[in-house]
Amino acid sequence: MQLNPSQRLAVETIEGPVLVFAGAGSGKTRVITHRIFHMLQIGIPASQIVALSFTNKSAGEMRERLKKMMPKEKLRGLELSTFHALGLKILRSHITKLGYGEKFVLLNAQDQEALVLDLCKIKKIDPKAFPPKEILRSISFRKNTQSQTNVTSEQENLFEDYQKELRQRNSIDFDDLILLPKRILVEHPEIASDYHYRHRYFMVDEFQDTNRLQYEFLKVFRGPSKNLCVVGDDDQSIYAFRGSEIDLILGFEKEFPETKVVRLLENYRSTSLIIQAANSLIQNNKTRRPKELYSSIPSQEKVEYFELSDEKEEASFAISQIQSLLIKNEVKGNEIALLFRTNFQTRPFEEELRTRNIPYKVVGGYQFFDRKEVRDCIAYLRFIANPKDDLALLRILNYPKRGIGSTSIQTMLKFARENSLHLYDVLLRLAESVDFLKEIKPKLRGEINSLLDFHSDFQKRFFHGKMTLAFREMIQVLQMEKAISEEESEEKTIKARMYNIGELANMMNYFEEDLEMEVRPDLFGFLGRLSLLMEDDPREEEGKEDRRVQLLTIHQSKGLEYDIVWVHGLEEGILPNGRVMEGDGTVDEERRLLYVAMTRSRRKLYLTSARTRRRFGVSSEVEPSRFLSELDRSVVDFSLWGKPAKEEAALAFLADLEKWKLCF
DNA sequence: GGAAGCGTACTTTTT
DNA sequence: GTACGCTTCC
Repeated sequence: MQLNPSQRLAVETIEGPVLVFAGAGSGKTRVITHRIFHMLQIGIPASQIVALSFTNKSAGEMRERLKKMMPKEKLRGLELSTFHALGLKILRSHITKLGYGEKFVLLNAQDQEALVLDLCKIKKIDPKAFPPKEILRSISFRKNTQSQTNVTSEQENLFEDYQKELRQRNSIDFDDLILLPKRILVEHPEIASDYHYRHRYFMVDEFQDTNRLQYEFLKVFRGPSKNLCVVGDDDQSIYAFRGSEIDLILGFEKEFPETKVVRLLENYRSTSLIIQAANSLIQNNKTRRPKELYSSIPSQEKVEYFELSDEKEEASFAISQIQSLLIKNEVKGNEIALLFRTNFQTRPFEEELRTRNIPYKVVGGYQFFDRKEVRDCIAYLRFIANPKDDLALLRILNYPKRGIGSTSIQTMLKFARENSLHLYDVLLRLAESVDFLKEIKPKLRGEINSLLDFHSDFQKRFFHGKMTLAFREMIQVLQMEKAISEEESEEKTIKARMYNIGELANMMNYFEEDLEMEVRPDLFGFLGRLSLLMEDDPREEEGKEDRRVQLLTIHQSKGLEYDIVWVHGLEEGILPNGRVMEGDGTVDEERRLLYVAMTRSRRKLYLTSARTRRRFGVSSEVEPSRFLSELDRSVVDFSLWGKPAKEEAALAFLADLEKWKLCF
């Protein structure tokens, strides 16, 4: 567990600005955790230290490692979290300073889309000509880059209306988690100086992925302290689409001329052959700091590339290889990763894994929180926490079915909009007076009354009793199971969907009973936590070993490592991605993506592509990726490249054979 | 006026 | 192939 001289330098240089260029697998996380450990050892109080990362996963991992190095109590007060979690914490204490109510709601992607769609209706913008997703992307890009250039007045208006609408609903979006805290700190120096007094030492992980907004937030949060250590690798910058600026890391020394620069170039993760292959690829990028990673881990195993006929073959070939490895018990499933450029590529692989009964996990993507039943339940929770949450109310107003159809809803919505009221206010008025909105039938009024009763009843139960108990009762009262069984015919899926609701209840219970929690363990706290955790899979059982084969996008794989890595879809249009090539034509970021993917592997790396691929259900021919020709042929085995179909028939036969083996 | 059934358009990457 | 929107049926 020793450190090499460069790592030691990075760990022990505590005062002043430090820039650590940490190549893939060069012990970056170890440097950060040891640095924190070192600071605590020399007597710096934990509460003075702030370490920020980009994902909950890596923040959690660092915390775990630190816990193994010292007693838990020593870590009390240490601010080790993500930018967004820190922002949420600041907003919880100070958001009223910006005129927002204390009980604000954090919108997820779906809510944002719904909001923009509403906006389009009001402003008579055709959502087909301007898809909400595009609009949101440009709003987000604008917030994150803090740029005002190239903005038409039309866009400017839309941007302002969007912010206004958020404000009116007392809601914020993900970018506001950084933007609003920054504003608070800028506009309220007294709050800023509280933080400056408290925190003195700062670290940022994955600095190459920092965008302008985060950088500026960091600046005001940090205050006059120059004890700032940033760790990153320009070759692993893969978030330009989110506004990350490679110049921030490349220009760090300009901002702080006294910066001490440390380079970590020895890779301790991968075999030398893998590193050689990765180096040969990344050298093709024009704008990078010239450097060469090296590894002294010996190996005879070359990188292997296979070209298969279509995406089904691609999946069955890889999975059959994996299956025989698993049968031989040479490697655990969770040490195998299948990496993809896009989420939709995973489907044939999932199918193949299912038919062979191999446990697998699709990391992130569309999972738990995107399931209808989970979203419905969360909408109910949001409605109970805040009845003026129009989006939540809209979702549950007629689910389970109450006979409130779209015409009635439109009538109510129209009234709400014309009088700038919340939908909930309209419901209240309907209950108060029979003369109000005559179009709404008496039968519906009855339903609305009982919904209002339901709301006040459960608001009491949630806030005055045990939350989880209230939730379970709520599911009963709503007859969710009945509603679900009307949608599904198979007993198995009904059970699975109810199980998901049960998981949500378990999460709530876990949250409620966690005594270490810094936030109040109430419904607001839970909902805030939920929206931050959206990307993690709550079904992971704590402490139990996860042996499932991992499927994930390259973006999600950053910072992780596996014994065996497969990178799939090495085709023009997929990697490099087709959309990227429409614009200015630079594929450097795509090349970095492949570089990141390749350097995840410790022992063995496989690359695959398909010759034809189905898109929207239609097959068409695709070209192999240009990146393949950039790889050093002496370390990559291309032997199965372009072999005709009979090879594939043999492979399919072998795959079937493996299937048989499993039966015995 | 509401629910079910059929036709159409779409997938880059994320906190 | 699927999610959503529009049309028809009850």
